[in-house]
Amino acid sequence: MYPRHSPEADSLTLFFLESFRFHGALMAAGERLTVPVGLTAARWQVLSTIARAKQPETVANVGRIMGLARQGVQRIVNDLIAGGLLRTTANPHHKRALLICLTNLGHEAFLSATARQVPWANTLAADLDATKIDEARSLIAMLSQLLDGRIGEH
Amino acid sequence: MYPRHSPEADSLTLFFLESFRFHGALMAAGERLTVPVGLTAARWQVLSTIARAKQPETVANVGRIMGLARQGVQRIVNDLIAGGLLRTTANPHHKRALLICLTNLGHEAFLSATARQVPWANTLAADLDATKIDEARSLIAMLSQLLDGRIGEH
DNA sequence: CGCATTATGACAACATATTGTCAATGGAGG
DNA sequence: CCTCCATTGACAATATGTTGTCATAATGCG
Repeated sequence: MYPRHSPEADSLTLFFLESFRFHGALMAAGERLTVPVGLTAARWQVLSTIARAKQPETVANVGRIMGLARQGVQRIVNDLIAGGLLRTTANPHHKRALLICLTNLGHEAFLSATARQVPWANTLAADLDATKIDEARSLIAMLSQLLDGRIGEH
Repeated sequence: MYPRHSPEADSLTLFFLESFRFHGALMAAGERLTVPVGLTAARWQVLSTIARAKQPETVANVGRIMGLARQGVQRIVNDLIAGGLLRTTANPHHKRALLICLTNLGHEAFLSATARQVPWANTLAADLDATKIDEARSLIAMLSQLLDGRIGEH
């Protein structure tokens, strides 16, 4: 009578439900990891994205890298600038779209967070198989692409 | 000099970064799927959790099932009650902790959302391998447990 | 060059979810 | 019984992220 889930779609739906719980747990862990260093999970992610970039990026570009709306990234960046962790530099290619880079304080905060994240990740990964992790990453990367491709849009 | 990521921890960190993008894409897809039915992704999830439960649950219990704080679920439930999709029933075991169940309208909304979600999931899963999806689900379920700190404490 | 389109930052409104706090409820032991 | 503690719903404050809108800056096309 009604359309039914294929077996793959059934697995996928269960995977999605588990994904929400996982995301919540991951964010909570990110908070525990970064709050002692004076950051939050979201600020740490923005800071890390900028720190890992090869060259200073615009706010809109950081948003694209992270898969977030530029407005949300802008608010976090403004907070980090207010906190002295980030600063703007002139963009030779665009008068309004300033480039964002780390201050010395921001670099120190990034290193402090990294110093905590590395042993945390090592402990967490101790009993896991890198191959399975990479396969899972491939899967969600493919799913992200499919979902961004507007599957199911009307 | 500084502690370094093990190969597994390196994979795990990349997996986490991809997870954030995936979660964003999944939420956006959930919105596209449910807004035409008069829901939102979050309300749909709460509604579905209650609809799938074997018996009426309390708000706090729905929060536990979903891995969310009960306060957030409470706000969504209040919105759904205001919209006529949910209603409360007396709890014989607790005078304050009312049980939540669907109204006829709520049941219709759940069926409408399901009617849209099923072909969407089938299309999305068409080229995927159920085994790999299940392995990925096992992985993130294990990670959620580790992150919640119930396992992993030696 | 001139004009339409796109990209960007700023601002506002809103949705979602968290933590903290409080009072009421229920249960477990003395 | 009565006290202590965990649970629950309510409320507030806050963090995060979205969409919408606007003005400005850059780009592409005739």
